[in-house]
Amino acid sequence: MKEQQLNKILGKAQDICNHSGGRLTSKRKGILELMLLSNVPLSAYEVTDKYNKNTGSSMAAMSVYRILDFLETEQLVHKLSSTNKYVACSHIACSHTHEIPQFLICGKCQSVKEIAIAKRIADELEQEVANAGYKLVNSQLELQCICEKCS
Amino acid sequence: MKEQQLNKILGKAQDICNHSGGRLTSKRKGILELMLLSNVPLSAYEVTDKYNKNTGSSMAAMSVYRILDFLETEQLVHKLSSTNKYVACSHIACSHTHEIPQFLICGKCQSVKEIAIAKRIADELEQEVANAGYKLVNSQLELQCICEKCS
DNA sequence: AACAGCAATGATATGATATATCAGCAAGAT
DNA sequence: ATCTTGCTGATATATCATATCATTGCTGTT
Repeated sequence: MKEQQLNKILGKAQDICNHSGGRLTSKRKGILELMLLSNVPLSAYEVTDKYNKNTGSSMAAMSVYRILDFLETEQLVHKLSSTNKYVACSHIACSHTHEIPQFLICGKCQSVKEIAIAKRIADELEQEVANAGYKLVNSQLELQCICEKCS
Repeated sequence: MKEQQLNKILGKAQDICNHSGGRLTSKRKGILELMLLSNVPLSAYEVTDKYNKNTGSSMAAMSVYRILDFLETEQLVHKLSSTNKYVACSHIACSHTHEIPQFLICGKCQSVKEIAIAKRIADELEQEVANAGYKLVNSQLELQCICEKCS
């Protein structure tokens, strides 16, 4: 990722936080930057190690969990519950309204692609759920796949 | 669940294991029975506690993990990766071919309903994934919902 | 029945993920 | 300036999962 692009995203993240009243502190920003630069999802402990190595500090995992929770609330990162890892949102700098995230997770190289599935499919899915008597709350999908490179 | 129905399911489970060459030992059968009787998904440690309490034994969690792995391989139980819990398959005694499982998880009472979504939706989803350059490996979906009773 | 081979389980240790709680500190509001 | 609120530090502990080696017990063969 080019530095210019990174700065644009971080600026947009700042705007999002300003708008919501959250504070994008230097630590939170550092964690977000680190996530944006990673090609694969990271566990909270991996984030901790990377952050400490990068910055020479010694933040505890507890703090990282809190920061990840914050970033998740601001929709700047997502948690993949199937792998217990975290990934930066791919659409921070996009202007279009935020879609419900859908993740394609490569079972070989662990890379993740965040896509937006057709609204029609999401609607149909919701209809099926309704037919079963349930109400869909969150349709984030995590799909186990093989990516182009690995197949 | 009525005892007759339970026995039917356990008999079918025995058939499945016979067919695959796996052994449905008394411990494995006991764990499966316990899962079938539970209204909510259970963690491996919850299964351990229940089993030990029910039977007065003291099986270690390690053994339960192995047994759950076995039952999962035989498709008699499923693991919900979003909650790290296990649930008995709802379709053990069904004669129709096994569909890819889709779970509706109630965020309030934790109950789970296992449904089969329309093949058309699954196909469309697979097509979307293919458009993104990925190949779908496993389309088990875990959807966060609110059930009829809780809504 | 005795044995060999293999699958299942026991036992113990350790690693990985996540939350609870209380104390100290820093930034913005009055 | 001090007050309030939110952020971070520090420590402890809970929860989820795997590694490894020893032991038991079933199964098929002789």
